[in-house]
Formats: sequence, C-alpha cells, structure tokens
Amino acid sequence: MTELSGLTIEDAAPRLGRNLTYGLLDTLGREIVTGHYRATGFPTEAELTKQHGVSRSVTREAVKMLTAKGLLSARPRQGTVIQPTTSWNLFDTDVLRWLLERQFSIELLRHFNQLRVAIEPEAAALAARFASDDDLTRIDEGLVRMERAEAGLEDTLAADIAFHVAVLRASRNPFYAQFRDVVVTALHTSIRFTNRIKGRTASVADDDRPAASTTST
Amino acid sequence: MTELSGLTIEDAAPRLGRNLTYGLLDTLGREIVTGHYRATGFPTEAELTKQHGVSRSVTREAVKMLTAKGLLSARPRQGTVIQPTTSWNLFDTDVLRWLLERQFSIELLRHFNQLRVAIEPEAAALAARFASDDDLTRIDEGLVRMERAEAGLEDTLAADIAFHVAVLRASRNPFYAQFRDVVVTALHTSIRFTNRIKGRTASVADDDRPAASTTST
DNA sequence: ACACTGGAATTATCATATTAATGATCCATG
DNA sequence: CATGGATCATTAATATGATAATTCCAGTGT
Repeated sequence: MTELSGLTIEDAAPRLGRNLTYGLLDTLGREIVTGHYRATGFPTEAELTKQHGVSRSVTREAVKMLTAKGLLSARPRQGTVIQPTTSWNLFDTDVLRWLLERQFSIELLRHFNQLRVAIEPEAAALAARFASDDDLTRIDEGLVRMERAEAGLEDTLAADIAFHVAVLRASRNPFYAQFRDVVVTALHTSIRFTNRIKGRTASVADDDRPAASTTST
Repeated sequence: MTELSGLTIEDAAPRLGRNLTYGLLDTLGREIVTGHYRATGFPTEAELTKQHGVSRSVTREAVKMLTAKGLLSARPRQGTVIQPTTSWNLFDTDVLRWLLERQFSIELLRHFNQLRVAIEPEAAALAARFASDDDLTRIDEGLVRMERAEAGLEDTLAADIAFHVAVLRASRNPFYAQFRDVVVTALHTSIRFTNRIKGRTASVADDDRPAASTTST
C-alpha cells in the first residue's frame, strides 16, 4: 500500500538495522520517547551492554549519538540520564520519527502543522524571489503530480510531499530547505500510522495560490 | 564587555573541553564546516587517532556524534566521508555555532533572519492564544528589560534574547520552543563576532507590536 | 564485454585494563 | 553539634589489542 518507490525519498529511509550500533540507537530512542525508563531511570553503561548483549563500544557509541541528539547526558558517577524533552532536537528526523510513531502523536502533529502554517507561505514568498529555473520546473512537476493524484492516477501523499519539498528547496534558504527532511518524515510517518488523515485534501486549494504566483514570475 | 552572566542562558554554553571526546568533536566540527578537508577528503579513523593523539574510542565516539548531527557518514572500506551541507542539521546548536563562527557567516545570518520573520510573528500569535500567566510574566519582564536597555541600564542583546525566548516559550508549541536555543546561539555568536550589528535597534519597534497585543489579552 | 572471485582497506565489534571525575561517607576538629 | 576535609565507591572516560564484517578494486576466466 501507498506505493512510494518511484520517489527520490528512499535515501531518507533510515536503515535501522544497518549495524548493531544503529539498531541499538533506534531501540533506545524509541524506549526513551515512550517513557520506558520513566520509573527506573536510564540504565548505566554496564547494564545496557548486559541487557542488549552487545559490547561496550556499541553501547557507548549509541549513547553518544543519543547525546548528540539531545536525549541523553552522561557524567561519571551520576550515570546516563534522560534530558528534559525541551532539549530534544525535534528537527532531527530520528527524534521526530520516534515521537510520531508512539501513541499520543496526534497533538504533536497538530503542533507541527502550526509550524508549517508559518513556514510554507514564507518559503513560497522566498521561492517567488529566488527560485532558479530548475526549482520552478520541480514545483511545476509537483503541481502536475498533485493534479494527477486528484484524478486518482498517483499517490496523493507522494505528490503532496514532492510539491512541498520543491517549494522549500526553491526558497534558496538553507534553514527552510532544512525542513525538507522534517516534512518528509512527518508526513511519511503520520500516514503510516493514521491512514485516515482528515483535512489534507482541503489544504490543496491553499497550496495552489502561492505556487501559481511563483511560477508566473 | 556585553555582560550576560545575569541570564538563565549559561546552561546553553557548550563546555567545549569537557573531555577529550567533546574537544575532538568541536575541533572536527569546525574543520569540516570551514572546508578544511575539501581537498584531501576526511581522514580515516586510524589517521584521526594518530593526528590528534587520542585513542580509537575517543575518535570513534566523536565521529559518531558528528554522524548523528548529519555532518559525516561512515562505511567500511569507503571510509568516513563528509555529507553534503543539505543534510547538516542546522538546528543543532553545535552545527549552527560552527557555521556562524567561521567567515562568510553574514549570509547565513541573513538567511536566519528570513526564518525569524516567519517564525516570530506566528509564535506571538500562538502565544496570544495559549500563553500561561507565567509566560505572560516572562514576556513582560522581557519588555521591561528592553526598555531599560534602551535607556542604557542593561545589555541590549541580553534583553533582546530574553524577550524573544519568552515569546517562543509562550507559544506552547514544542517546535517553536525548539528555536529557543537556536535563537540564543545565533544572536550570541553573531554579537561576539560582529560587535557592530546594524538594524537591530530598529527592529525593536516591530517586536513591540505583536507582544503588546499578546500581553493585552 | 561480462560475470565471478580473491584480496585489501576500512569500519564494526568484542574484550579487558586503566584512568579520571564526582557524589557519598566518615572522621577529626572546632 | 556543626563543619571542613580526607577517603572511598561508583561510573563514565580513555587506551589498547584482537577479530569480524563489509565492500571496493583488480584480476581472471569465459
């Protein structure tokens, strides 16, 4: 279901089990965001190695990656502790995916859409000023695909993503472009876990306007 | 100069030399963003340990953290390679700081302000709807401090940061709140490297408007 | 040309030992 | 009783050596 293989998004797919370290990273990330350690506190390095049957190298490197993403903090004697959610990097696609894949993610998705409301119109405005010919081509292709999707000829989600990604990229602003992976992750994850996304088709009409003004320049 | 100790921002200060791993992380991060390895390519794990005189553990963990931030990618036989800038996580405060501390950061700062233009008004709008009493108190305090700063009684930058952080927090949206550390890092870094920021005082008038409407609810 | 195979380079993993940092405890001293 | 300092225990940090897994490249045969 939801055929997406034809897209250029497969590189965004996180090879979870690429090796032991990434596997442990994914497992621990999920457990942290789902509150698995709320009562017990996060285990020590030694306990982790024993529980997961991996070497200390793997454990330490996974913990270091989680530290880099803002989820953990390690100090001698104190052990490894989970950081408050405010310091988690929500714009890290791994963190965002873990958060969206758990339950109670509906509210997070609502918050994310509150962000898109601010980002995407401004991105479209920037795109209108700075987009290159290639950027405009990509936006047009996205529009065509969305029309085809409306007619049932293509996957709606894939077309939606392609269009929004094209606009973000066309802004020629690295901070806006950064939202590319975030948007892909959010839409991708949300559709996989809630196949009944309401209100998305309604927003297509809004998306049409700034894009049309962009392509007309 | 620019007394900032009175703020609650000191926890955002990155203890660079906390240990060997973080020291190497910082060194390598800086070198990567400044293009130090553009010609040679990134060294192998073995070369890094030799060049920096640290153990493989330290090297591997620093590389793993840079991988988590999107700057590197490591595979057997291929070695460790620098990722295209589009995959760097700009909303990671380390990455952002490295980018801003190098030369040519003026354009990045301009792009960042293009982002703030989209974020902050919407954050203020959300704050007007959802801010708690404590949030409003913090916003008012920020306004008072900005007035005092205008009169030369307090550091302008510190007051500016305090106000904007208060608004972002009051939005009650984790994605907007996430920009807290980013804004702090950007303003903090930019002022340290360019003591002659033009146009900042001019923007105070703009900031006043949405905030006033917020506090009046 | 083309598929296959072996070797070499590099990261990945495991294991163990030692060092450093830090919170807790205990004790001497006032 | 309080208090400051020495000591101890715990945990992450660092170092090192060995082995495995991955994958690019060159050669080899067809």
